[in-house]
Amino acid sequence: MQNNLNEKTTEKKITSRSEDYSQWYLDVIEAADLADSSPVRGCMIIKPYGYAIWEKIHDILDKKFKQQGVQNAYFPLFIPQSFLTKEAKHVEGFAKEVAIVTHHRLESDGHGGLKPAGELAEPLIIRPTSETIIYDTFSRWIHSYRDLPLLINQWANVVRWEMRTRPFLRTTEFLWQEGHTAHKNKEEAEEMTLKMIKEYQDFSETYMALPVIPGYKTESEKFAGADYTTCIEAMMQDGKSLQAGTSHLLGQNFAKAFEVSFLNEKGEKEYVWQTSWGVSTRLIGALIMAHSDDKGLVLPPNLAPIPVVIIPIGQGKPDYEQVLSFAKNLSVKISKETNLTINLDDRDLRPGEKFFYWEKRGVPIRIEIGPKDLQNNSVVFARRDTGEKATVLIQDVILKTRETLNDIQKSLYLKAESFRNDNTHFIDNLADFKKMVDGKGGFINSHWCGSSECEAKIKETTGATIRCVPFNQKEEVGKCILCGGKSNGRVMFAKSY
RNA sequence: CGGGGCGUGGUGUAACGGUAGCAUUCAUGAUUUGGGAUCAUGCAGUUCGGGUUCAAAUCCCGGCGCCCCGACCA
Repeated sequence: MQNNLNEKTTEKKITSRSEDYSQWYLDVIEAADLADSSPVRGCMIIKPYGYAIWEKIHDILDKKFKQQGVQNAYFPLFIPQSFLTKEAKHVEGFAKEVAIVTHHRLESDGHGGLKPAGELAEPLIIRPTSETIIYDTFSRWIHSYRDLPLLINQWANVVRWEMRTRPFLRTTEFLWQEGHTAHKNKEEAEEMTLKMIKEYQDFSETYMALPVIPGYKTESEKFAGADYTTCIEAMMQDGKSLQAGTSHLLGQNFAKAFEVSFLNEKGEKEYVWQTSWGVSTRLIGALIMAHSDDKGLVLPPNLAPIPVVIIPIGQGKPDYEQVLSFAKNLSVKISKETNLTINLDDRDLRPGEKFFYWEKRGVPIRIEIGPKDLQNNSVVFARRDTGEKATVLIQDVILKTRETLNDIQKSLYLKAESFRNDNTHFIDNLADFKKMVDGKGGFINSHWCGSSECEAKIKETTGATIRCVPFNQKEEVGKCILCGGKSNGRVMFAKSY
């Protein structure tokens, strides 16, 4: 077989989702200019456009937190190794994946290279999460019931030396937000835990256009050191589940380990009740996996750094000056009236090239303006999600912009929701269960007796894990899909990222 | 950490042990401009260290790096 040499292969194509889902994911990241690989294995360089999405996420969540009375602070990157050992379960959970600093300078090795010198008396670990250092601090900040509740959040980077990494979904270093709160009693701490997971759910559904299932993690999946963990789980286009956020009730475990105590109204010493909650740059991975298509990234308008791009057409033609000045005026007008970031792309490129450029980057609306439009007193709107083009009269542009953005936001959500519903199953025997996991995947609701042994065995034999015990689990008597033991409701199984 | 694969311009690829070539990106100029344009000119390469050989991108040994699959995980 000979290749057709005349075939134009000017631009690297995005692998289709059906052909190779993992490759498609990487191709989209590259095509949309979100990230670059790093010289260090498993780390990731977030490029300006990718970071702009993170800034959107940051700003929206930060506002939400502040509405809840949460204050931002910053704690050190380095944690004394001994801190990690104070909470037994916590050390067990993170010891396998921490980076450790043992030296504080370099000196010549005599062969033109360098070797570490100045060994530290106590090794420092690079935070994989900040519970230990924050609660050590809390023990000094909290003395009285009047100091409670203490609601702190930090935006930071953390390092977890994972074996296998994937851009955004799991990188050695990642950016996140971790909230840490201390309360006077269990009720208040529980309320906080649930409030934050609801905030995450709202963020995911309202801004990311991503429907999620909120629920509890099982004992074996919960955060190391927590009483219990709540999470939101989202379905990706390959039927796998992605944990998009977590909120933990830490109880008094860390309080006892770090002596975070206070005197109550009666003058008695009590340990605080704590919570922690976080989301990470992984959300960008979720965004890609949930909405994007074979042409590239698709962004929900509420999180698009550039919701609208205007492309003037006819460069080099006599009336281009007119087109351009018209486009400029329109761009200013839209951004003034809608408060949106509008990009006018007047680069010296052919229109087709610009169309593809912005399409790959997921910009929700493209407005084309050319000589024809000027004559007809109209512009052309092109939607990223459906690809539809529509002619819009100039006096309707503002209204149509708002409407279309709202519509895209809504329809992305509905599309993701109906995909999830279509791929949610209720299964009662192990053979069908296996078949589904190996085949189309998706969320599988099945009965489970509650034992960690069964959970582990199911994972081993099928590859699916319990993603969560949904909050809205219906009472329904059934038999464990593995051992046949008694169950009072279904839990959600899936393969996960 | 176990199993498999791969290292050639920035990227993607070719060369029996014998002149490192093609495409693309990028730069410059011209023509072009309602869906990835064309032509011309130019810049740029064998992962590293040993070995075999008259001769190594090619064969052998080792290092390093990357990718995929598993276990672990936001």
